[in-house]
Amino acid sequence: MKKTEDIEKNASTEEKIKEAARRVFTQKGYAATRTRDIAAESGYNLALINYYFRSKEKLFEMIMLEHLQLFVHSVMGIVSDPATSLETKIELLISHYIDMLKGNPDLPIFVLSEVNANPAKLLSRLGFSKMKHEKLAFVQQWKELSAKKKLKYNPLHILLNVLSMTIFPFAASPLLRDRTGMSVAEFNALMEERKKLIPMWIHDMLK
Amino acid sequence: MKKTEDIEKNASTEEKIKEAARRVFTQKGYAATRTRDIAAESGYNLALINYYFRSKEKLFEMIMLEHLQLFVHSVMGIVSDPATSLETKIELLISHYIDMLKGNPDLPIFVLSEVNANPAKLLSRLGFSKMKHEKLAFVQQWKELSAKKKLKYNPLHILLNVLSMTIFPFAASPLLRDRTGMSVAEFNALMEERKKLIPMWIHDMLK
DNA sequence: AACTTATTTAATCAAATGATTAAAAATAAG
DNA sequence: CTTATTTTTAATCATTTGATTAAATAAGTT
Repeated sequence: MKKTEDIEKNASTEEKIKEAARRVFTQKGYAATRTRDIAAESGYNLALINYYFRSKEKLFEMIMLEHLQLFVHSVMGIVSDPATSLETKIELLISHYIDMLKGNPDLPIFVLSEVNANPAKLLSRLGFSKMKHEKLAFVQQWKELSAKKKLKYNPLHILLNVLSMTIFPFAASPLLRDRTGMSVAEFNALMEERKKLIPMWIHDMLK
Repeated sequence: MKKTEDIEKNASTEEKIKEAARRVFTQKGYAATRTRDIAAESGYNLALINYYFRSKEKLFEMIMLEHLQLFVHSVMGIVSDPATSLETKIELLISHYIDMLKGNPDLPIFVLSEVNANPAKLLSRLGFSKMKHEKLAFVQQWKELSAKKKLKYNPLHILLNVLSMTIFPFAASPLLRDRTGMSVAEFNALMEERKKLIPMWIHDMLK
């Protein structure tokens, strides 16, 4: 039994195992990951993953939750700021995602395929209540825009386009790089260009 | 031993098992698929999957190859036709993919994540030699266009945009439908709209 | 130091899983 | 009908895999 009542953080090893697990899970996915892989990657004994986290699944859920939050909550600051225009928000959002994905290129495939494998379980945890939804500056500005410009189509298309053009290239990057012979650095440079280009294209769609 | 020299097709069961495998593999991915799942889905005994196909891996590779060809070869007819304009090709390509993905919504995540898990192995099989590449009407028209319009950016961005806006929504569909409360039918209707919209947006990008 | 608690390891377990085998059932051939 | 061949099944094997246990080591307290 632990000595202190409050949970003591052996930050060192516990965190190292979690980081190892993050790397392995994110690269191989839940089903293909062996607890032994995580142990090896962390440099610690197999039993420690059950000592610190109760099971493979618990450890996975912990990491998955953090990833989903990385995706969703990190942009809350951007989309809820009433001081910036809609177009500025979109630009910041794209820039933010591209920077984040350059450091975590496996994230899109990982998140999409795990959510696909278990939508109910994972998405319930996201919370992100739909009431608050209405209060976001982003949503308000969005509505004003659709009213004013009277777009001939569902404005959801535009949001889809922003996310598609920003995220998909990372998911397709192994295929793309194979076909074009591009290096990772060249790919990243291409994505860097898109920080300016995507907002421009989206701007034209809103014309 | 088989009676006839040439491989006899017991089309019925062999094909049924392959179809079952296709469903299970595509929905759950290689690592999460159990041979018993395939047996159950097919309605046949577990041993038959090793009787007809030599192993889980062999069966998977067979199916994966078909999927990759579905993605790549099926559009060859479109992109190699010298009689159609570049914009027409793009329109046909988008329409083709949307139709195909409406019937196989799990395909994008499946292909992307399996390619990600094993790029070398899967992409080598694709062939799709790079010499032939140069001979495609699509590529030629593409070059003419980049020369004429002198785009301020790598034209690869446009191809990326076409594929992103067309394919990504299917990959994100579980998440999207959860967040918006959309039904599958509503989602499909949205994608149907995109058959017209994406070519329009791409057209504007080429302006 | 003596004692308690926390961390780490090696060994092992039980269930899951891909594969094989031997026999039964179905089908075809003579 | 009898025999041979192909298809299908139930039972079983060997390995992998997530998890546990008991013991060893390290760290902290008094």
